[in-house]
Amino acid sequence: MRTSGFKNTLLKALDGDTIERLRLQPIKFELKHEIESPGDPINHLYFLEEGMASMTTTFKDGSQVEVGMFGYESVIGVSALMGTKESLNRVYTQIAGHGYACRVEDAKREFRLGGHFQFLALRYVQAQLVQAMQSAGCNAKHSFEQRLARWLLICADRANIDTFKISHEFLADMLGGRRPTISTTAGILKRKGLIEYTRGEIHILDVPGLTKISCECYQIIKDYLDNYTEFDTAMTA
Amino acid sequence: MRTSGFKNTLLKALDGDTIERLRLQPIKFELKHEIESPGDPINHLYFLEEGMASMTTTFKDGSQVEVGMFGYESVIGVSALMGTKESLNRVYTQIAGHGYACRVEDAKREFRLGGHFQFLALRYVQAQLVQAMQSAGCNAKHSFEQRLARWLLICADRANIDTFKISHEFLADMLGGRRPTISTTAGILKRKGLIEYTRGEIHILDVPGLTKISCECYQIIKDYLDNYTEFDTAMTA
DNA sequence: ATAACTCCGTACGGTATCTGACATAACCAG
DNA sequence: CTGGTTATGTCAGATACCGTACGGAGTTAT
Repeated sequence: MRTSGFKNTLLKALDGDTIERLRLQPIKFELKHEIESPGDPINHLYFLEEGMASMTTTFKDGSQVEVGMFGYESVIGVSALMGTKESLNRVYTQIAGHGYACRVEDAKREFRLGGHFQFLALRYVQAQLVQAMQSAGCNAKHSFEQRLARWLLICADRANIDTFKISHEFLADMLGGRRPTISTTAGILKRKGLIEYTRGEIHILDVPGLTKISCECYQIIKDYLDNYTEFDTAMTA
Repeated sequence: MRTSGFKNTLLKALDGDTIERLRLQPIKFELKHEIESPGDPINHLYFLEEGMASMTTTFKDGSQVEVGMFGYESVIGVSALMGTKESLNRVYTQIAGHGYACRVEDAKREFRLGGHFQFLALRYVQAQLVQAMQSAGCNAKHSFEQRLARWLLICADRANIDTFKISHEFLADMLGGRRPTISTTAGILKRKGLIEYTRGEIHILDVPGLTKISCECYQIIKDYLDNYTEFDTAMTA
């Protein structure tokens, strides 16, 4: 068994033959690059190796809210394997990085073989569903402070870093709030010694502390995204 | 081509041979019956023909929020086909009805054939994902009045009725709010002539009016749930 | 008929978040 | 170094919803 050099969770779990059939192309993701736009045909799947991307839903009034985050565990565009032809939501890079692109036809062909790739892709769709459902509940019930802590933690996990460039303005959009609210809330976290930040750069200081003030939603989402390639008997322990 | 007598969207789209292989068992759903409980193994898939069920996520403090609704278009337990062994969320009947049960092994066997059943099941998972993502955004941005209107409309659509027994208490749980807030908000809708209600029974009077005050989320979710069996080129028109 | 229970109306102080505005500070281009 | 731009701090009034409480009205049990 050859060891693959992949960092992407799904690619790492595939054997060499499958990898070859997927005909992956290395690709860079610049900051704020729009990977998917609503209504556009989905031509490629993207496997992130480094960096982080957000999926948002945009409302008629122009505001948007994040509904999913993508990191080294992700397959962007996996909906295409579920028969979706056109992208439903905006997906764009929040933290620059790189990964691999795979043509939809190649991915579909491999998917139809019904092997391990199909299993993993379906597991990842399920992980996305868990993330979306938990977010739905979280957005309805939990405070801004909890949700900001959750966002920071998931971002750090997905991108596997503890410092990232992001403005309060963007955070407000992600959480569906206003910029001054973020400034106030982030200030509280700063005073508590959990994070520090300057103009557009946030540094996470205390992961356990953040976990403590964040809601349970963080752990649920994290566990699923960390472990989706395995059967889920242990997940509901 | 024989015409099937099914009301369920997915069953209706299947041919007779597939239906036979699924070995469906008719089943009744009593009010408040718990179809799935978190942590329990998923042994059956359920295809609703009449009635409505809700999927909720339950938080540590005991509160819950709805993350999905199931009606005549639904397949409850479809996560089992995505490799999930144990139920993640509570699913229970909100409006009594009936449908069909299918053993997971039978469904999995049919799914692995890669035919039309697989296609439809995947399309339905995608529909659930759309519903969850839109709810996540909606819960973050839209007012109680909008979300209550959305809930009533989707409920009426899924169960295909305009009068149903449901208390303010339950509505509050579904939307992640408090009972008095529902009472106040429902009172506003009543005064506007959009609905009327008495002790635990709600009657929808004016669908266009409700649609008007509800958010765009209603139409997006409705369109997807109504049309998921088809390819989605028309959906993003 | 009466009691017990469930559901709904309402009120009121408290809090979180909004809305909009303004001020300040860091960075960038020239 | 300077002016323009972007990011953050802050504040004050408005609003939505919470949390809690209580009363009343319909429904079921005894």
